[in-house]
Parts: sequence; C-alpha cells; structure tokens
Amino acid sequence: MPTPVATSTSGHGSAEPRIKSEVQCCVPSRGEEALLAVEAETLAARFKALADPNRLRILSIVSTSPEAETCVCDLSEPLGLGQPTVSHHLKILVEAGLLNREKRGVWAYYSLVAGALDSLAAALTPKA
Amino acid sequence: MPTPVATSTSGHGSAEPRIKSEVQCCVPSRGEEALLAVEAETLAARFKALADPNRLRILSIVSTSPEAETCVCDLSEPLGLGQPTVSHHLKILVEAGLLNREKRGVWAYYSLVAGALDSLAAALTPKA
DNA sequence: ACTAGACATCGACGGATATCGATGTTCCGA
DNA sequence: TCGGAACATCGATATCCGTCGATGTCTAGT
Repeated sequence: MPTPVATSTSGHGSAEPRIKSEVQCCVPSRGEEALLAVEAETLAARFKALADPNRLRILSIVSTSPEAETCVCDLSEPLGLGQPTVSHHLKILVEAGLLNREKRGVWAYYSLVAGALDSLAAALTPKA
Repeated sequence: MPTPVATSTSGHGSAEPRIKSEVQCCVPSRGEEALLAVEAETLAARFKALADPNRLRILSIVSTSPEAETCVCDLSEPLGLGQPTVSHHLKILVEAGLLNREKRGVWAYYSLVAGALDSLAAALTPKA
C-alpha cells in the first residue's frame, strides 16, 4: 500500500480568492485529505537517503555489479571517498531500508532491497 | 530519456574477493558503466527537494487542490509555518523543476510541473 | 597466540539548511 | 493618491549533514 504524495480525494468550492480579511483568501484546504504530517516525515526520511550524489552512485554501483552485491572496498575507490565515509553512507542506506547488509567472513556485502526503490517511485506517481 | 539509478550494462568476472594486496579485493567495478558523478549530482539535487516533510506536504496539497493550484496563504496555516518559510520551500520546489509559479494579481499560484515527479520516479526504476 | 586486513564507530570540523522576524516590492481598492 | 494585503527577499541563528583521521572489533591466516 504505497502512499502517494497526493491522496486522491478532494471536494471544494470557491476557486477564486476572497478579499475580505475574516475569510481565507483562496481555498481553505482543510488539510485532512492531504499527506499527514507523520506520513510526510517518514517519506521525507527515505528521500533524504537519496538526496546525496554519492549515495545514488552507491545504489547504481551495487545494482550494476555482477552479483548485484558489493563490498565496501569496491566503493571507496570509484567514489573517491574514504572508507569511513563509505561505511557511513551505507549505514544510512541500510537504515532507510534500501540496502541489505550481509557479513561473509571479513567482507560485508551490500545488495538492493527488492521493491524498495519501486515503493518510493510509486509514492511519486499518484495516478498509479 | 530518464536516467535510471542503475544503468543496465555490466560485464565482469571474479565474483569472489582476492586476498593479496596488489589486487582489488572484490569486483573492481571500473565505474564508467554506472551513474556518472555529474548525473548523480543533478539527480541528488532534485531528490533533495523532496527530502523535507513540509515540501512533500506542499506537493500533496497543491496536487489535491481543486484547480490543482494553490497560493501561499493556503499553505501557511495547514503546515504551521510562517509565510517566509513557505515562500522559501516553494522557491526550492520551483528551482527543482517540480512546481510552476504564476503570478495573478497579488496572489502567486503554484501548480505541479507535468511529468516532473514521473521523471523522478522513472529514475528509481531501472527496469522501466 | 599473533598479525594483518576489512569494516564499524567515534570525535571533530566546515558547510549546508530550516526557520524566524524584519523589511522591501508590487498590486489592488478606496 | 494612499493604505493595505500578498508575497519575496534579507539577515540571523540553531541544527543537521558530509567528510575525515583515529581507533575499536572481528575474522582469517600463519
């Protein structure tokens, strides 16, 4: 049940703004039909994980890697970032529910969470 | 031509990590096939516009309003934000190419840019 | 046991950002 | 012509975020 940015229902009147002060200028927009504050908070948290170029490149590299999984050492060099920074970004992506983390021996392998990006994309297309 | 997070092509060998130091541990991932740094930068800039709960609610309110357009005064109250803050968020959304701004008289009407959110959603679903 | 390597965590620092109050600008009505 | 309303912009501030070096933890060989 993906939550679109725009919920569908709407019912109104008064398209043109009023002038007087005791009446709202345009459409009052009771606000209950639209995105709740809590929903917006969680959605924004997930988009925040995507709001960094290096994290987008991490997702890209992980998804294009042959086994669809990547370890930290593969990311540090192409991104031009230090290992602690890469680990930091990976942690954010895991906590956002976008990446899986699997420790095998000394290496940590990261892979895309199936359907996670699609769920976010669905939240952007209310007409879905 | 939406740019998916993950570009499709890939060709590799050596799925298992090597041990020696002069060889990369896992998959070298030349990095040219994946998301370029510049592409990632512009994509991240647009996601950054979505990475705020109040901006998501603005998009929701605008899209659910009867004429699919809203003026600032309609947003200030339901969001619980001051007018300068709302104007600030609207400016960010306009600069991200997500909202149109049309000044009619004293009021400024904002509406969704057609296809903008869909283009962003498409960037998240490489299989499209 | 000891060493070495891969990764996570910590502390710090500089830059970005969300928010506000105050002020400027533009348009409309009286 | 003047006052007011809607909105943008400015300046300030508190917080958040990305990055790094240093350090801790765990595993695999030797």
